[in-house]
Amino acid sequence: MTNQLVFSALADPTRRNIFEGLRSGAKTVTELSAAQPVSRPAVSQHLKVLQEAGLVQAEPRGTRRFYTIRREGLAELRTYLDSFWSDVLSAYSAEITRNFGEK
Amino acid sequence: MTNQLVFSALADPTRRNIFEGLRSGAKTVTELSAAQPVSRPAVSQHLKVLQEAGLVQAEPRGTRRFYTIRREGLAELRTYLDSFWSDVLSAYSAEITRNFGEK
DNA sequence: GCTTACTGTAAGTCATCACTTACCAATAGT
DNA sequence: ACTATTGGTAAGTGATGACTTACAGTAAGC
Repeated sequence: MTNQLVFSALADPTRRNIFEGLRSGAKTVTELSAAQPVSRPAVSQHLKVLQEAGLVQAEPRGTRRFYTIRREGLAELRTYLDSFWSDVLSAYSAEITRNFGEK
Repeated sequence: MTNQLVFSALADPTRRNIFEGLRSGAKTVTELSAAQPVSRPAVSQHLKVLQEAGLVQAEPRGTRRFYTIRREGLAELRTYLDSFWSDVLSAYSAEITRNFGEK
């Protein structure tokens, strides 16, 4: 399951901060690492993980690489959560009616 | 941020499997651990992490404890993702119009 | 009361992983 | 061509965390 990669990618605080840094749009590695308390290579490694999880994508422009959030990755996660949500809801209402019958 | 706990809780494969085991409704620790390749204490520890993340809750009944998914925890996560999603979308459309203007 | 079933906690071990420094590759500007 | 900027990769290290076995506690059934 590719969801595994997504969750473990977002588990690390630094990596999640980097990811959040892309909320507002495309940024380069140096821009992103300037906002983080770790070294630039560390940020590079984090971006690699995020990319492998399908959460970000890179677009090289000159010597710089602009990273952006990959919307399909986010959509996948939302879909997963939604299916989960409906399952939980129906299990819950089933439980309710079952308890009602027992009363 | 409590989201941190949620993401790191769902990052571990075994823990996510346990969590998924609760999709269909309440289960005891022994029931859950029967479906997992790890020992029962390991499952107990995972459940503790899930509970601290606000993702599950326990209801003691006799010597058994029935674990269920805490719907508020899921809702929180969905809300977070939704805010993220709208940010990303608006950043994307802003990028589009900007590129359009430059052409 | 005593045993049995169910669960959480303690202590210790091993692997994973986030981070650093050092290095290399490629494009841009002068 | 040469230098500077940008960024990915390699190797090594330390800490975190997932797991095991052993133990302790509590409710239920006989």
